[in-house]
Amino acid sequence: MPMTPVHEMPIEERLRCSGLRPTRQRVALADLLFAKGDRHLTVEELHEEAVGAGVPVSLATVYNTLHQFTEAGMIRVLAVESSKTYFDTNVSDHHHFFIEGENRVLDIPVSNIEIGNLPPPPEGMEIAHVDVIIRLRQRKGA
Amino acid sequence: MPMTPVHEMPIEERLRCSGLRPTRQRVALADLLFAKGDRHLTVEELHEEAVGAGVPVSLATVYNTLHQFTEAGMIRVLAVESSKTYFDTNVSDHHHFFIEGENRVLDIPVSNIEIGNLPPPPEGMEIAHVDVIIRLRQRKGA
DNA sequence: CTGTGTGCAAACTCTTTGCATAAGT
DNA sequence: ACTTATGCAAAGAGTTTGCACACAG
Repeated sequence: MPMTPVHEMPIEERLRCSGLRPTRQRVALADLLFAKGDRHLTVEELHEEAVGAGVPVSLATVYNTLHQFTEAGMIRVLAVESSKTYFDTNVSDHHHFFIEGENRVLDIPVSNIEIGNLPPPPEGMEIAHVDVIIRLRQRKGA
Repeated sequence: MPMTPVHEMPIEERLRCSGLRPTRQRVALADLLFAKGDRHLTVEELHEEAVGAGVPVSLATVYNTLHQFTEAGMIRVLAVESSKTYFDTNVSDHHHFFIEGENRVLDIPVSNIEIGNLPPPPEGMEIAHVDVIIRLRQRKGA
């Protein structure tokens, strides 16, 4: 008997499974995050989207909620540039294009990149995650 | 007749070549940065080091100076985590270990990693840089 | 009802800026 | 001398926190 994939569970249930009560705000934010496929958002962007969608959530709550979602493994943090925090709704193994100037992030399926010859981590350490970020710029000669 | 490699030029000359006047502070900061081989520092760390070394430079000047050095291509910015900015004195092509919790950065020579099958960048874009960050954590089972 | 979540505003950290003073050429 | 850099303090962004009120179970 096949289990229901996480992505097909109703949002409320996904939240409950993570020990988070499905409040109005959390459900609304999760809906915005997961409805449109994989996304890369800042707190600010999600907040504006929520307010625009008639969900009057506060900035602080968006911060808190995204951190809770991150701890629950529903989303993850991207370190692409040091000023703002980006959250990625795709928690599977994959990499990123980052468009400089535009500050946009695009997914690269992990199958598209081969990484070989990884050096062994220092004694007592293990690899938590490998991030590959390909920084893009507008082509000059054109 | 071989040119003098940049790394063997006196600091003052390197600064002048970049259009930066070799002031006390800039020379002192560059000395600290480049004397001990490749380093990964935050502004705060370099500031403390400078003050500790008897160079009473202000935090604001360290910020300004590191940005000037970055524009001059002498150092580069590392995006490893979103709170603080790390500067890397090694501007050649290489990658990084990042030790979570400890917030330490280690170099990985580029020859140690093979990246294959890079997807083509979107139309009109070119690759500015490829960053590989291998995030490490303390091994659990031990 | 009871406990958890939310909103607001204030605090906090990191970073940048403006302007008078100091240093470099 | 003339120009550019520095220091300080204040402003600015992004983020976190504390506490009273509101909502979910």
